[in-house]
Amino acid sequence: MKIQARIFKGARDFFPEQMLHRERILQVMRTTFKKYGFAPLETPAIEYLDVLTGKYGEDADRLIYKLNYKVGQKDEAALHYDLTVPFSRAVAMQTDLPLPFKRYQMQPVWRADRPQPHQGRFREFYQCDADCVGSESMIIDAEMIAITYEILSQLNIPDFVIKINNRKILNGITQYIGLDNSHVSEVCNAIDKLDKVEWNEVEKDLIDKYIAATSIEKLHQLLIKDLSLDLLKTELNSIEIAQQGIAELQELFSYLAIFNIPETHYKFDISLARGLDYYTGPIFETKLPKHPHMGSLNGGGRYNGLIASFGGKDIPAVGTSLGLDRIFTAMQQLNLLDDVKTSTKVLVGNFGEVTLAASLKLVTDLRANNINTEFYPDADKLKKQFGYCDKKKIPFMCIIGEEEMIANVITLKNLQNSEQTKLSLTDLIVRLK
RNA sequence: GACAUGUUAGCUCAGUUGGUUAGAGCAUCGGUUUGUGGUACCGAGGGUCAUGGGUUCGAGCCCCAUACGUGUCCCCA
Repeated sequence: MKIQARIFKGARDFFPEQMLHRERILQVMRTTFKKYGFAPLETPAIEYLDVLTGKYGEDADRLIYKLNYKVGQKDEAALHYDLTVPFSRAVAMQTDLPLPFKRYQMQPVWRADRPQPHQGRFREFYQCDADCVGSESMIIDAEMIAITYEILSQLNIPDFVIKINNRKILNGITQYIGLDNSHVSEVCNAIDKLDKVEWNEVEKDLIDKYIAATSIEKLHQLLIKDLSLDLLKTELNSIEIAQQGIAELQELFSYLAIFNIPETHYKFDISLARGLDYYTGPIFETKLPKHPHMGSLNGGGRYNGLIASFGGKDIPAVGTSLGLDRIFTAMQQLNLLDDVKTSTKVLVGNFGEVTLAASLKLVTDLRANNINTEFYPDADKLKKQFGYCDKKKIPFMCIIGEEEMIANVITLKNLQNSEQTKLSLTDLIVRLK
């Protein structure tokens, strides 16, 4: 009985033409993370379920992939939903870690979401995180934004904007409109939505959530003013928590200026809320304003209480997370990826038994010189061997037929310009290096 | 979860008010050319029209059900 070949919804296979690009993107990230002093770290794909739940918020908790193993028992397992929570769990377990500690981590994560590939949304995807634990300094928050900016710039992503806000400001606004902290998420949600829909829609939502009319009106009056950070500071002068949040962002922005991050690529955005519960301070998210359908390329922020929630020391933390799959999808849609199918530089043709040993010796010599070399395994017609070379966009082909073997030379053909020459092995190696 | 929409060859799709034997492009393989690709020409293979039922003299097309997919919203990387 044959089983239909099919792939899990929201998961993907990556063939070389995609993987070569994905590896390059990861390499840019890795290099940049190291440049800023982050060291590599990995945690398991699998965690105990109770380590993950209650950190992200109700909606997100439902999207955690639970593993069907000892359901309901204390050691019920799940696939990790992000890298921040497992990292925090690991830090909480490592009592003698010298602080501040900076790590980067690039691994797949899983979410039981409805996939929307066009928007770069999948069930299995790579997160590439840099986090620092053990410092409250806004310098670190600024570094997170700087590193995000540097990576996206190096990948030549045009016109991205890092939106920045502060949870303390959102808490302050909630107080300002006369609600207690239990309503922060409703308020955030409403503000966040305002990006996409009209006020009356947002108002309707808030009414549905039993928010008092006076609070809704006060929120409307505040948002309609579209205040700059400075003016917001005056408006919210009686709210202590908001004052703190604004001061933090002003400090953060002063560091971004010193780090030479162009102002075109970041901005204060009061409508940025972020859904995950664990954020406590500055938050940020990267969007492509010219491609609003595409989900955010990056998200991050400060999460000072998370590590303490695992017991033990209360260690402050901040991090940035770049979405490999979002970035890759955006680059595909923006036509930023060349048509690469292989990393092979030269194909050595196969002329059959008489010349086989000479051809294989050539293959060995080329590889010994670090030239990426592929040997065509069957003595097919040359037409077919050239066709293979062409289809895989291998730039060069070498031939040792009987003529070449007698003359002790190698024919080298450049597939791009069709030039063909006979060379000695030494000259060939020089040419291909 | 809500709404919309789709399923015909390996892939992308066409298929008229229901009417003979199911169409194209690309891809694959072969030939023109047994030591030369990307161009050209010739030829070949490849389809229980998602599944099950119904209407009809007759269904890829109409009706019902099921499965699966896709898009948007919500939320996110």
